[in-house]
Amino acid sequence: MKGKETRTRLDREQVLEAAAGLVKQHGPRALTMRKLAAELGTAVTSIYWHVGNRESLLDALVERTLADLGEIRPRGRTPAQRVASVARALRHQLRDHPHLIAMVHERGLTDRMFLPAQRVLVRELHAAGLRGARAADAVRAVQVHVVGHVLVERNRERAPAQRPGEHRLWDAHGADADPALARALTRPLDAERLFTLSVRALVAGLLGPPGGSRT
Amino acid sequence: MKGKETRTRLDREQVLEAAAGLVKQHGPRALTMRKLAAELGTAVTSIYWHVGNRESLLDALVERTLADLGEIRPRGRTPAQRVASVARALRHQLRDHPHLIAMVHERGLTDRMFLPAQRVLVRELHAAGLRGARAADAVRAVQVHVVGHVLVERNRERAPAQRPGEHRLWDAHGADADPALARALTRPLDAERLFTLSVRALVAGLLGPPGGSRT
DNA sequence: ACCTGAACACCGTTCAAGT
DNA sequence: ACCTGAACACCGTTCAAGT
Repeated sequence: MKGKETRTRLDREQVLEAAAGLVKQHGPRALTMRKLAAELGTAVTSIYWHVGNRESLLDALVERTLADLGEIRPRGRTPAQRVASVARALRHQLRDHPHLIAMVHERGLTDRMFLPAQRVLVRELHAAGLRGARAADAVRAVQVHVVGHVLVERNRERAPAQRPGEHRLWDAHGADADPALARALTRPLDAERLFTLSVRALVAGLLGPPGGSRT
Repeated sequence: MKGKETRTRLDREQVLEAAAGLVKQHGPRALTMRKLAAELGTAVTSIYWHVGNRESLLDALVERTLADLGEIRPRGRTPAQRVASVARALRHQLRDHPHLIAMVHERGLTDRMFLPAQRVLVRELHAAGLRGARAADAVRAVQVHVVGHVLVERNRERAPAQRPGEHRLWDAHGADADPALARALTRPLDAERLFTLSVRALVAGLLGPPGGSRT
């Protein structure tokens, strides 16, 4: 538990490494300067010399993870499929780093995070025939949807027992009107399936006729 | 700043009231037991007697706000319009209580929050011809989209200057390929417009042909 | 039943002092 | 240039003691 005994000289790199370890295990909230110092076997104040303060330490951590994310390649035959595949790939990247989204979110770095995917997305939207402001809207709609979805999803995992619970409503009410619906809402939510489904719907809507379904 | 001097007897109600005030002004993070005690003119420990601890105090606050939200009435002629209007109404409710979503989110209460809207939503989806599992999926897709969108949106307001900034990419790259797109991505994001647009697209997609755009 | 102060175990951060 | 301990200003929470 106490980290390396062979402490020669503290290093910004070692601080980041140890900090990353703590975050990976128990999330950013568990990263305290004092625990980190204990882990490294140094005085708390040494850390400040190397990384400034807790906030910029977390900044550096996020920056580093973002840089390591790896590029996204669209898959599928139709433009709609390829756009949706970019969204799914991004979601999987985020799920590989469970604490990343929350940290990115808190720091207002979602644009930064989305930047590589944006390039790819624009290419596919062009292929689908979207140009100019409409393409920009589509990019942003997909971006917000992905980030928002993963945010909600991740959170649902941490608080798995949704208090009251959806079923409560459907036990008493309207269950006879549509029993299949009632049953479906009782079943636990399959996040992956819901994501795929909603992205497909969103993309279909975005690529559809310009006015949407006005009438 | 120091609250009522006419302190006779502390009351759970007064504690909640004062706590709500602090949260409304500076967000839940600013609500500390000690500041709250100062505001109320009592010892910190008195608060514990009335509300248990900080966590259950915040629980009570959320519960109370949720109960006061008021019902949602769908507007519009077509089912698609009416479903979208429910989403927009929910968004506005959330925006009226700027700290609510984050708190609901942290507590795993999004289902609870969505419950009244769910009833309305199901009715409209039925009217649109969706039944059973497909209707359940649509409900959940809309729910996650709304919560996610507002979460992202709210956050963007707190950290307004998105570091690097989207435009960086489009200054150097591909700007000549689609200058209108580049310009659009440089403009600040209009959250209301994007929400309306993406909800319309999502709903259109959800109400569309069952298979989505497979081929 | 309600309120109190003292105390505990934590935080992040600063600063003067060491080598 | 790098590391240290002491100290400051905060936290949430518990507990024995008061009325």
